[in-house]
Amino acid sequence: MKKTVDILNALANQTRLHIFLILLQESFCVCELQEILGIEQSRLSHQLRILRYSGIVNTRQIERWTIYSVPEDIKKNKIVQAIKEEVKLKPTQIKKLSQAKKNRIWDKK
Amino acid sequence: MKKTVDILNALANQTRLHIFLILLQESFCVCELQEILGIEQSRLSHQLRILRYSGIVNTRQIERWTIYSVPEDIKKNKIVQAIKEEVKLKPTQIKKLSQAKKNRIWDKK
DNA sequence: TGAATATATGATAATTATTTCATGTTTAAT
DNA sequence: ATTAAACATGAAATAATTATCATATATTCA
Repeated sequence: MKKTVDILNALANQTRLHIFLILLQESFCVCELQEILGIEQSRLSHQLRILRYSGIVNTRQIERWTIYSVPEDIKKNKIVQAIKEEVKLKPTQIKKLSQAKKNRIWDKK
Repeated sequence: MKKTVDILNALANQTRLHIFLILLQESFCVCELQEILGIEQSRLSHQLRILRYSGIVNTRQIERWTIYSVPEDIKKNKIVQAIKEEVKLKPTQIKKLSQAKKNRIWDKK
């Protein structure tokens, strides 16, 4: 139960749920997320830390970029899948994602 | 998304998740829940109010007892079903439920 | 080298949640 | 008519979360 409460807790916040739904689609670095979400860097960073500590996202480093992703086992989690089905990103958001992905430079390094 | 955050929020608390899992099995009045959970009446009542306001449980009155239940549409909700599958009540808890149900008097009224 | 970019974090302030305590209401039992 | 049972609620106290601000580090670029 504790583990479930932790997952629910991590996602029981509009900002974090939004971030998580984005990362469920695709991995992003912090500055891309900042661009997509339009929120302050420090605030984003704090929220990412909460997501990371809860174990539902992880990070890898590519030079100066920190890439946030959702691990495979979390993607397979039933609660996560149900949430994904229940709440979809808006088309305008999806567009922002592909835009950010297009402008991406860290994957060419 | 707001609605999903509300559901997640309601369940992102050990006490409330516990209450909810119990009510998913069976409807109970407050004094039965008190017996099952072993927590203080006022605390229980406050938490029940949060669950009720979030819309994932409802109540009906039978004389002096307030019966809390999970509405059918919530039971069918995918997130709720996933949570139910993911976290099961312990056998000792289940026993308490059937004990409480056995001692019940409000359904004979 | 000095400025800029990407990110993290500590501290404080602001906000929200949770528990506890006291008390109120309604109905039922003695 | 009291008393007890079942429940709710307001207020105060405490705890936890979230946002904001300032600053730090590491890397890259000019």
